[in-house]
Amino acid sequence: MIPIGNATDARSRLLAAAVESFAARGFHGTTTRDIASAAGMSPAALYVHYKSKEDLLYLISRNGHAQTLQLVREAVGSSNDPVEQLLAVVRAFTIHHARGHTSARIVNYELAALSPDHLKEIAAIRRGIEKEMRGVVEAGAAVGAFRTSSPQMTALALLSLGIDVARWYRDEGEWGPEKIADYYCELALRLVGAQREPPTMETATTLSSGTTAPQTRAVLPDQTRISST
Amino acid sequence: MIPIGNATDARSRLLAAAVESFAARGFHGTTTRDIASAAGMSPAALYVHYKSKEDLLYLISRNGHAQTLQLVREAVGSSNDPVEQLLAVVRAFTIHHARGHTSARIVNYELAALSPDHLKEIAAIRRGIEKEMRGVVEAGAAVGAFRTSSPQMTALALLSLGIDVARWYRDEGEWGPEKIADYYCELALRLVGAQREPPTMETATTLSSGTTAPQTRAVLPDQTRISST
DNA sequence: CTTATTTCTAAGCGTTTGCTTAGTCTTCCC
DNA sequence: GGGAAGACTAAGCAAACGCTTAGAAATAAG
Repeated sequence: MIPIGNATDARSRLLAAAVESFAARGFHGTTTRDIASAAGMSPAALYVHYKSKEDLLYLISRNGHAQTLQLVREAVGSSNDPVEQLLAVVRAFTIHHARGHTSARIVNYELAALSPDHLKEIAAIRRGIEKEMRGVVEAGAAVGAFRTSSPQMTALALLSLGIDVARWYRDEGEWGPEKIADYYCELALRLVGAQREPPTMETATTLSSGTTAPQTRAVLPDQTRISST
Repeated sequence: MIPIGNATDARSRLLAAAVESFAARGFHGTTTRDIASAAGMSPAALYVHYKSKEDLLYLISRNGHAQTLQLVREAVGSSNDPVEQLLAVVRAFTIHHARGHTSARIVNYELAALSPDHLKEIAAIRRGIEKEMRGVVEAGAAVGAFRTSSPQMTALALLSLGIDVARWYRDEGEWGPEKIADYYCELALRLVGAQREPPTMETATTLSSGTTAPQTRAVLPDQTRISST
């Protein structure tokens, strides 16, 4: 079989091969021989670098979850305005699940194959991610920027939309990760019931000092802003 | 192992056992011995009633997809008003994926385990489901009841939300299928940019008689309509 | 050079896999 | 009763499974 990825060290090649295989056929549908041969090695080579097949899954899952949590935290930390936070989180989360759909599929759909101990550890990271999203929606609701009767369920729906991108996204599709993310940002504003003006505290002066380019701030115009490019 | 389900005929017990097993551990994570013993039978009994393990998956998947398509079509057929159609579809779809999360997990996450021929057949049903949802959003957009720049992507997001319920739903959770469906109906109205009032009987005829009737109304109600029960 | 260490393979161990075979038991029709 | 048909099991087969062993090859240090 053709070795996967550009020739780096064997350890990385095995990991990349495992990601591809687990994503394509699932953990239980993948054999250690699949992984080894996709990395251009003999079956035994896997055990020089990794303890077991489950260990590979654990490392992939932990790394993927940690990445996601970090990306969400950075997005939330990028602003004090809930609207900006929401947009940053949804954009980053969506792009991550589209561009990284291969590993995201393992992260989100192979949890049951983890050992009980490993699952417990991963579940804690997932709760961290959910907590961040809930925090953004609650903050927006608290300052009147969002109108939602259940921030908890709305946050769940927002995560749900992003996660499911990993399921349906195809590289051959017409919509690329950025375009999907743009659209999902608009959908997110609708979901949380974003109000026209960010109502509180400082106005545009402090807000425009953010890292990202200050977009026009009419949150929900009569004509939808959703890009059609 | 304890036999699954109330003692009906062996064939049904095997099918129910397969649904439980596939949903819990995935197709490849389930052995034919798991299924047989969960149905309280010997491993060979499975082959009296089914051709193969994959045949069981196929039957479960086909039945589940057919059910979903039917439910979506009935919902769309229940009204001529796109708003009502949307609410009916989202409600039925959401409840289906919550209450039937076990089989819905197989339907949505075990497609890769189907044989190529079976997958082709199932994919056709899935396209039918997508077509129905897209039709509703497009119809709503056409009569000015919805505001969305991409009915296609909005329809995808609506399906996405519903499908992902099967992933996160837990029977022990606080929110039951109906309550989630109520909430998701409100979210759906926001997603499609539903205009303020679903047309009443009188206005409906008036509005639908005109070709466009571009209602310049507020995109979202100032007070959220999401029920807080 | 020798020696130690690391990376990898060929071979294969013991178990589990999907599925088959051969035969038993029950049911139903005559 | 006899006999056919269907439902089921005990036993097991060939292949595939996760993983180990023994040793070769390569590298580096003294």
